Amino acid sequence: MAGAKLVDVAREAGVHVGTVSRALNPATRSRVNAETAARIIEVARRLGYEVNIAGRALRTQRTQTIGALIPDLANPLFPRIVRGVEDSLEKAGYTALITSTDNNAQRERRMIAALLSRQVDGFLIASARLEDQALEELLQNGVPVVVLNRTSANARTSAVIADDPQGIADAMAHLVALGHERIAHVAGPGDTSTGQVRLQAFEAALDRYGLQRRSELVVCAEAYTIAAGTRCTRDLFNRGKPFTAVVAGNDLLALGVIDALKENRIPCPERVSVVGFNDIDFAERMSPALTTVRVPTYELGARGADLLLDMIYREREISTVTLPVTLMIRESTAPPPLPGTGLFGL
Amino acid sequence: MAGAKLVDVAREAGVHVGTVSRALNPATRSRVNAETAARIIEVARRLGYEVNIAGRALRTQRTQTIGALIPDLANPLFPRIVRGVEDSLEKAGYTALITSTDNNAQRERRMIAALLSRQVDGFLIASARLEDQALEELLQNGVPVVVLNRTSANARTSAVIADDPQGIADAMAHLVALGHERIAHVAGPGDTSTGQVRLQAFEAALDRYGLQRRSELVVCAEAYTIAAGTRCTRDLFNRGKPFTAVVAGNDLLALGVIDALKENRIPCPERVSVVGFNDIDFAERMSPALTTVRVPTYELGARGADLLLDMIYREREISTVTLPVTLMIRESTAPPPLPGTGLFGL
DNA sequence: CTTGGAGATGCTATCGTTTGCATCATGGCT
DNA sequence: AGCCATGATGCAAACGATAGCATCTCCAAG
Repeated sequence: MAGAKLVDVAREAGVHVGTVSRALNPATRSRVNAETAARIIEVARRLGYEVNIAGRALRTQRTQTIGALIPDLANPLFPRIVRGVEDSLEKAGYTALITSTDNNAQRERRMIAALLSRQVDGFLIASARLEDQALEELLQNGVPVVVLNRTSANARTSAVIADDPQGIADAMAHLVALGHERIAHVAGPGDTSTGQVRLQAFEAALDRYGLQRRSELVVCAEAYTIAAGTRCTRDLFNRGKPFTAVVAGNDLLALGVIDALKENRIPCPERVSVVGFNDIDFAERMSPALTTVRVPTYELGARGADLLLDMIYREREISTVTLPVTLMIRESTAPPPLPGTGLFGL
Repeated sequence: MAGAKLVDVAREAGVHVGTVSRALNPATRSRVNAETAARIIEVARRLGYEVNIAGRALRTQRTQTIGALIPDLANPLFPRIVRGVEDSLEKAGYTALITSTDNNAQRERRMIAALLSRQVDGFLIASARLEDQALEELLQNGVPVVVLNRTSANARTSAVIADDPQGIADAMAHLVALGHERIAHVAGPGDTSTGQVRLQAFEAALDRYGLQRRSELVVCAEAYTIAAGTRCTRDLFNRGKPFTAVVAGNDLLALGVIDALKENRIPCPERVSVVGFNDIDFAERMSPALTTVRVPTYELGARGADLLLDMIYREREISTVTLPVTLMIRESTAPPPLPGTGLFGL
């Protein structure tokens, strides 16, 4: 297990090492006599031969390994994506080097350097920012890259994303149908595509339903975290403008919003409704169970990996795949309180 | 970025490639003239030289990469552990190849083969079973291995684990102090050390408090999942023996228990208390907030990685590190119902 | 009988890095 | 002045796999 090499197999099978290499590689197997190939394969199996990827990589410039940059593995959104990635890669004999970037640009650069050093064949980047210099450099150097979940301002990159505008539109339709008119938005970071796109979709929905855009009811989080959601909501309170619902940039922000409501003993959904985004694991078990937009995360990862493999092997042109979303209505949304009983005496 | 090699740096610095290699490696730097070294380093920086790990690996038999086998990334326990692993490894210039095994022995073998093929320097295994043939083979071949969170029946492996007996003891003390006497246990899979150890600790606690061991109140889950927890609890109901509290083998099982209670409109904690294990993220936000035993997951991963690096570099003898746990008392535990009002008219 | 083509396999350079050994210069010491 | 220890650097052989090219065998067609 720990070490038969091509030369060992060759000696044992009584053939030259080159023949063994050809016999063991399905793509070149046709070039060697069928019986010989069968014998070689049998010997290889018996000796427990496993190709040494380092040796192969040196010669072929392919490591059959890709690098995956994940902003935060503790966000349940990402393990699901990773799982999709793994499954797609495994079919092709690929493996992923997964690293957390913490949304830290410096750490991201270090990680990219470490991955390049390991000669990864391509990158899956779920941590892209709109203006992402590291991503820019990778593209400039012709490294295959697929961006997941988010996009970059740079149009030259392939991406797999969810239909964010549709998700926000569905959420807004739901809230409007319940009777909400004063809807706030705790937006994701402005340097991410998801933050911007969802904010735009939010404003578009306001227009569509003839609701007024109020800048006091929009606050932008500095990160996709629970703590940031809480801070933003406190900020919203301090502005003193009444609202009966909050559309959060993602589920963690939504949980933060709910924390802030609890702090102020404002019942959710009785006095304020909250909608999240992504439908992370456990969202339905929270208290209250979170109304949110489900994103097909596993598929997102799987499609992303497929796209990347395509780029590596077929130098395919860039493309963007958009996956459909579904609004999951649970307990965190309800009709607004009657006038006079609402927040700030609304 | 995508490609200066030693020979490029050598040419540019007007020196031999061997000298460059020595100058760039801190361990051999003393063997080259200080000024020359400084010049070489400067040239390397300017050209954006990054060592080609494949080339180095071929020569040194070290890939500076380790393999991490995780049973289920979607269990929030594991991303935390992984994060600790990453941080420890990064300090040493190492990277982890992370793979999910799904508790599937066949998949695990495939993954191990893929990782061995990539010449990983060692393994971190969080998915060990008590009788784990793949693990056995790795040890036999002298591959450095550290087992995380669980142990194996095989004593020859280093491990970092939580103080499971203490955790269960604390949980039992808490329940007994609340007045519970009929306590059930939904144990983890019998082929995992955590399943067995926690079960034993559960029974030891029964003895300690003079409570009767009742085999009808112990049921063993086939996996650490929510669904398994639910199935086990239904099973418990079918046996018809009354109980007022359940100690679950881990948090996912506990969530499954709570689901089964809800199914039967049995309020938790009013009529049945539930305790989990691990304190996964979001446990405190569940409904009800889960009383559970906190395991220092980040540290568990970090220590495990340190231990593994030690084994790789210093061939240290095997050792086991046990980390302390803390009982987190939340909303899923309460005094038992008064006699006559309890389950099955207890 | 010769020739040529096809199929099978051997030979060998190569990928980028490391490292034991050889070489060379310098300068101190006898 | 001659010698040697020392420090600095060059040289070249690996590590394991791949692939272009060469070689060889065999058989069919001319």
